[in-house]
Amino acid sequence: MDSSLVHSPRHDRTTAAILDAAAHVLAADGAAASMADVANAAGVGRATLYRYFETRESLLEALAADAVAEAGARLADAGLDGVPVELAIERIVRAIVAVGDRYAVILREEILPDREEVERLLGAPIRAVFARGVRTEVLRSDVTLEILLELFGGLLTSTIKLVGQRRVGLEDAAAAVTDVFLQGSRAQ
Amino acid sequence: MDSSLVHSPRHDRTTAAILDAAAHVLAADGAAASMADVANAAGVGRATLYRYFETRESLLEALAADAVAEAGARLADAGLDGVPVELAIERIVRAIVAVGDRYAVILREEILPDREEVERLLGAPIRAVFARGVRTEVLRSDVTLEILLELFGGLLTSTIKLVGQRRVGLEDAAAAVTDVFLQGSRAQ
DNA sequence: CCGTACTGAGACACTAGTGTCTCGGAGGAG
DNA sequence: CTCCTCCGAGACACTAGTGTCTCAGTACGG
Repeated sequence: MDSSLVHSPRHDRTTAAILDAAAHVLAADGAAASMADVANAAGVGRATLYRYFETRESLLEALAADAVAEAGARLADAGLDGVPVELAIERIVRAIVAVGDRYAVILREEILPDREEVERLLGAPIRAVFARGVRTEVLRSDVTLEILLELFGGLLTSTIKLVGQRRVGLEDAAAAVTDVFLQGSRAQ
Repeated sequence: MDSSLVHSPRHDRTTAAILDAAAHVLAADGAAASMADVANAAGVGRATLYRYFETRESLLEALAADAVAEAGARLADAGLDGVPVELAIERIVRAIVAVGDRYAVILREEILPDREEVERLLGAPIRAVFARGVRTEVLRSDVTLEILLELFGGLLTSTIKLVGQRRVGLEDAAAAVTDVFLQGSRAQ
């Protein structure tokens, strides 16, 4: 291990506080939020913010990487392969929505982090579930898998927005979006 | 009529060209696009752009109002009240997605134009169809109407993105999203 | 053919944000 | 207690965008 990678506990705490504040501020104000806003929200000086993240871009990258890593970890812990596709989809919804406004930053703006990382940690496992769904004839095959994934993403985005606005709880939202995605909005 | 509201044909054409270019540029580059970018894309000088729209904000407002008006006109022409809810929803999808990247500007950024205008021209007719769907038991009632509308909006957003990227045609997209929204993604 | 009105180009002032640097102070480790 | 490190505050240069203005050229109608 390189000793330069080891940080003091306070350093780690400050980093976390900055990323946390950045997630909230950016989710609220979008790309309009400035570094000063982030520093303010994090309760640190602007100079300190720049000591932790050299540029605005690197802050965004770190934030995105953080969100992807956390969402990926939740997906990895969800045991998607061992359960029926319907349940797996519900767990995916829960995992993504739980990461919430951190993920919203990535979706809203174009702060795409490492494409490979996104594909490896999020794309692949989700795609696997959908592919299994189509293969086992649980999911419809008359719509492209890619389109199905894109529509699923759209539903997730609006759900994150709903949860972020506290208009609906995480559990209700996850259940509703899973149900609507699988069954549709038609009655019965 | 106030004669100050009458414009020469060329003036109207230039206005349209600017709005058109602005819609494309903003759909592509998002809020990052500058007035210089818009002027460039419209093939006019920056000074001329400012002669037509006093500020960046007024340009965005005009663009949003334009998009809302066009989408509203399509909805009004769609005869939503006279057809079954399923067909009405398909027509809504087609109307909104057809306006395409003009509408994307509104959805992506927070350039909300006149809230009242949006509600009157878009919200009300769409809400009416959904309310009728719930009342006639075509649409499920175990999910709030508001949530259903929000999820519908999420599907529309991702569909606009798909169509904008030419990954799927307008007709296919409208059919797919209507079908998925009503029937869900489950096979059969 | 002429003049009027519009246009593009560019200079300009102004604002806001970014990233750098310095300095005095505070707080924790020894 | 003392030293050492980190922090906040603020000054600073720089960049990019906005909005204003002027001026020479041009298209178009009369």
